Amino acid sequence: MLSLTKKSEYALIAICHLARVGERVVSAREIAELHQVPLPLLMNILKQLNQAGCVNSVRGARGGYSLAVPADSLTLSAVLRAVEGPVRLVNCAPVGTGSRACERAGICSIRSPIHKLHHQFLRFLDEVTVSDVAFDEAYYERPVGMNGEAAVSE
Amino acid sequence: MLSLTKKSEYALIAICHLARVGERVVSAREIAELHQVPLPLLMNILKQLNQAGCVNSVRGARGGYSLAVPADSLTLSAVLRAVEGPVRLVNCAPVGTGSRACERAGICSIRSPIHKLHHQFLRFLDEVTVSDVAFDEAYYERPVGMNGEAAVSE
DNA sequence: GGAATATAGCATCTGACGGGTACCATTTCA
DNA sequence: TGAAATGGTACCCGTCAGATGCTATATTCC
Repeated sequence: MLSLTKKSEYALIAICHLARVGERVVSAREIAELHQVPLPLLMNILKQLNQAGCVNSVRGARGGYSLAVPADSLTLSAVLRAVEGPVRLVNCAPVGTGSRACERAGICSIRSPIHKLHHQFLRFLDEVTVSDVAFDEAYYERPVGMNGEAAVSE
Repeated sequence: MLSLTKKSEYALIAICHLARVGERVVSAREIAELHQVPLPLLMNILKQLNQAGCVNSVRGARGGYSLAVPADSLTLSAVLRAVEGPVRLVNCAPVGTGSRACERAGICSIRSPIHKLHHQFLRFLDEVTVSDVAFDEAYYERPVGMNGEAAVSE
């Protein structure tokens, strides 16, 4: 429960890869092979990230994707929202579009405190950037190259 | 996504109700009627909360449930864990029993930073008590974030 | 003692959705 | 012109959240 889905996981892997390679355009195939992610699924995810404005796409042969926003400006929150829809700790949370009134809104005894929690949680996600995840010190301590080929044993 | 389930929602409502009435033993029926929660489902949830040691149960006529722990000692984390199992932001998170090695552990490029996030998230849940939720005024906001915080070992 | 009330512990059902696949159109490069 | 890549859409399938039902057991009240 309260867990990230595979989609989020793959999205983060792809986004972090793009962040690490910098400006270069990378194809879905390349990312899928390097990180052993199912290619068709990754393609769907990258499409979503593109629609959400997280990545730019280049069509045609030699096409691919690149970050649309600097890694330190792209929040975890934005990436997750792109592939999962709005993050809602509780269904009755007011998330703008798509939020429908909770059927228990009138009598709900935990509505107010849960909404506060919800907003704290959103802030939590908003304060983490792709840069934080992609350029984690622990990652660089490993024998992994920027181009990704790596076999790290634990 | 990343949302609490109905089970968690009902569990929190029940727990908060128990917290508010103090020592008194309250039946599942009473809580269900007051808060318009499906009774059979609530009964299941209260059973789980009992097994997890969050609430005490009294069997027989005039029986019911009461908090097993002071409201300000019972964490949100404990309640959620009772009804949902271990909170795991990612499936590969080390949660003691039940954790199985991630099949991509060796090559996963986001493992370390995500694990840090996971632990911060757990701390986030650990710092909120039932008292905070049940007695809203007592609730206060804390800054959360990834940067500038003490590193959490895995 | 017996009926009523309430929890304990199962076992089961069903719809929704996460995870994954397939197909075709479109664009670009060689 | 064909290969390589994205764009868009529709679909399948297994799992699980959400909910229900039944029986056993414990306690209270008459």
